[in-house]
Amino acid sequence: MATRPRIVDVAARAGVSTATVSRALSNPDLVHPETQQRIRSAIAELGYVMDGSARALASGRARTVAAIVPTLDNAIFARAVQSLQTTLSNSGYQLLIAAHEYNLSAEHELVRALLERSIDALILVGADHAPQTWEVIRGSRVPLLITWARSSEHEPSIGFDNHEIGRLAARHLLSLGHQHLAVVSGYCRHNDRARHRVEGFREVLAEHGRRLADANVVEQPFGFEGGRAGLQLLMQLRPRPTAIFCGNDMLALGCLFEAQSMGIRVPEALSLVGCDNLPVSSQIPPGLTTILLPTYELGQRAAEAVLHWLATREVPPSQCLPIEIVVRGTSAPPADIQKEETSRPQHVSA
Amino acid sequence: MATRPRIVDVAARAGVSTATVSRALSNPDLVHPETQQRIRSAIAELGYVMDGSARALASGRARTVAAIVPTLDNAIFARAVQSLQTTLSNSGYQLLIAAHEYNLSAEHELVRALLERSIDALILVGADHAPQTWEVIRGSRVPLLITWARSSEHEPSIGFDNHEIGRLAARHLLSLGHQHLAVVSGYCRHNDRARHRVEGFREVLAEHGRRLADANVVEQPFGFEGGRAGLQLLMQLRPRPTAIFCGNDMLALGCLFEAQSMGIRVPEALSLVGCDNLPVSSQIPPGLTTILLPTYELGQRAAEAVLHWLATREVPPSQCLPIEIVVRGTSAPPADIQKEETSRPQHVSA
DNA sequence: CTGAAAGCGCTTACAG
DNA sequence: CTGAAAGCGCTTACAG
Repeated sequence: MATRPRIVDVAARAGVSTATVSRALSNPDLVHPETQQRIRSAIAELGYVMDGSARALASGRARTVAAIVPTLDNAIFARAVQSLQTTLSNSGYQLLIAAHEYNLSAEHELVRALLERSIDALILVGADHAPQTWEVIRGSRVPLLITWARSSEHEPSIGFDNHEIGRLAARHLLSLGHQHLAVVSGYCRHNDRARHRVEGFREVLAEHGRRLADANVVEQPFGFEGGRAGLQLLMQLRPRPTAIFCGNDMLALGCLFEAQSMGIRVPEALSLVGCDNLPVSSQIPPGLTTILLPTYELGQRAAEAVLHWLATREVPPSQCLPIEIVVRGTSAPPADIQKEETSRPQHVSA
Repeated sequence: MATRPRIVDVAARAGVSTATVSRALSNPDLVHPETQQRIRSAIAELGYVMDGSARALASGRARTVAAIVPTLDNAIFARAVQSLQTTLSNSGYQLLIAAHEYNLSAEHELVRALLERSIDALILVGADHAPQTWEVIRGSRVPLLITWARSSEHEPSIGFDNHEIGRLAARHLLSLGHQHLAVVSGYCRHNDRARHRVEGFREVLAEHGRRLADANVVEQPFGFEGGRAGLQLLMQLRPRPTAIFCGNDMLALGCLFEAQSMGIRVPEALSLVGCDNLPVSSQIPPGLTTILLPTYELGQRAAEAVLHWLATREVPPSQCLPIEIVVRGTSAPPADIQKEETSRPQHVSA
C-alpha cells in the first residue's frame, strides 16, 4: 500500500462499518468480542495508525495538554515537566511543551500559538502574565491551570506558598543568631514566585522588628553566574552579611562557589539558604541549606488535576503543596561579629 | 457568544467567504490588502482562534514535531529540548515531548501514542530502538530524525561521534602518563551512545598495546549516586586506578564527590574525565576535565533539519557535530605510582 | 483576487 | 451489538 491505511480500509478488511471500528478503538465494551478480534487482526495486518487530527476534530478532544514553563534549563522545571508528561501519558494524553525564558511577551506568543494547536488544557507557571495572555486564554475557553504559585485570579492552581519559602529561610537564619542578612533573588518583576519569596523573608524580619535595607537585596539572573555576581556585590557591604537567602539553589550554589573563590569559609563565615533542593545541593560540601519543593509531585498533581477536570468538567480545587527546610551547612555567625553586634545594636542591617 | 467563534463567523463579519479568510491566514499574498484588513478586524473583534485539528486534517500538516528523549532529568537533554523547541516555535511548529527513562519498551509505547497524534516528524535519541519501533515508524511514513548519534539504519541523523568521545578521553589520560585506567559508564545495553564511548576509549588503549580489564569498567545508573558507587567499586582494585573516564558529567561529578568523601585528592591522586561539560562542571573546584558537546546547537540543527525536510520533502544529510575536550583538574599520576609502574610494566591494568 | 463546493478521516446520535 | 449518515472546522483545486 502506497499510502497509510485508513479506518475504511480496516473496516473493509474486517467486514464491518467504520462506525464499528471506531467503537472498537475507543469504546470496546460496545463491540462484540468476536468482532473486536477481527478488527484487531485487520489493524495489525494493515499496520493501521489512527489519524489524530481527524479524531480530535470529530470528537472535540485533542488528548493533548500544553505547558509553558520559564525554562527547561533549570532542573526544577525539567523534573516537573517530566512527571507531568509521564502522568499524562499514562492516561493517553500527550504534552506540548514550550519555554519563554522569563519573557512575558514571549509567553504570550507561545500561548497564542499553542491555543491554535487545539489543546484540551493549558498549564502555566506562576500568576504573573500579560493582560492579553489572560484575555486570549479566556476567549479560547481552554481550561487553565496555574502551577508553582497560588493564582491571584479565579483560576485553579497547584503550587507552593512562596511567601512561606522566604519565611522559613528567615526563621532559620534568625534562629542561628545572624544579624546581618541579605538576599540574592532572581528578577522580581513579572515573577511572582521570586517576589513572594523575598516578601516572605522580609515579613519575618519585620515581625522581629528588623528591616532589610535595599542594598541588602540584589537581583540577578537565575544561574551560577548570577549567584557569584550577587555575592560579590553583597560582600562590599559594611558590615558584611553573615547570612544570605537565595531565590533558588542555582543562585545559592553560585554564592557558594564564589565564596570559595574569595576565600570566605562556608558555613563558618557565611551561611547560605537556597530553594529547590537540587540533587547537587546535597553533594557539594559543606552542603546547602535549602527549601525542599516537591516538584516531581507538583507535575503529577497538576496532571491529575487537569485529567480530572477534562473528565468531569468540574474545576479542580486549588492546592498548596507542603514544603520543608533541609538544613545542611549553615551555622551561627562568627563569635566576634555576634559580640560586636551585641555591643552596638544600632548597626543591625536587618 | 457562548461558543468559540469559527471561521464562518469571521467570514460573515468580514463579508467574505471562508476560503478567503483561510487564505488571509495562511497565504496573505493571495488576498487583497483591504480585504485582509477587514478580516484582521473581524478576527480581533471576535477573538477568533483557529482550530488546529481541523486545519491539520484539511491541510495534511499538523505543524507539530514530536521528540522522545531518555530523560529530562539530565540537563544535557533538557537543554537540547529547549533549543529544539525554540527553533521549531520560530517557524510556527510546536513540540510534543516525552521521556522513556532508558526503557526501550516504554519508548515504543510513546512512539505509538505519538504517531496517533498526527505529527509531522519524529525525533529520537540514539540508534538503539526496539525492532517494532522501527517498524511502526516506517509504517506510519512519518519522517524520523535520529539525534545524539549517527544512525546505523538509513535514517538521517544529527549527532556526535561517540567513539571519538572515548578516544579523546583516552588520549588525554594516556598523555598525562596514567597507567591504571578505569571507566564508569552508564548501562551500555540498549544505549549505543554509552557503548560507543567505552568502545572508543578501548580502541585508543588498544592502539597503545593495552587492554582494559573487565573489572576496570563498571556500569552504573547515570547520576551522582551512580558515580559514587562506581568509584567505590573501582577503588577496591589493586593497583588502584589513577584515572577514570566517566560516561557523562553526572557520573564524573559523583566520582569527584565520593573521592572527596573518601579523602582521595583530585587531581593529585585521581584524574577524572567526564562528558557533556555541564555548567556545574566548571564551577566545582578543582574543575572537571570533560568533553564539550554542543547540545544546544544539536537541538537547533535538529529542528532546522526537520523543518527543511518538511518544507522540501528532501531527506536532510546526516551531520556529526564537532566536539572538543576541555581540560580542568586532571594531572599526571602520583610520582610513586609512576615509578612503581615503570619497574614492573607487566602489571599495567590498561 | 474571490467564491462554491468537495473533501480531509474520524465520531456519534439515531435507528434498528 | 451494528450501520447509514451527518457533521466536526478547516483547506484547496477549480472556475471565474
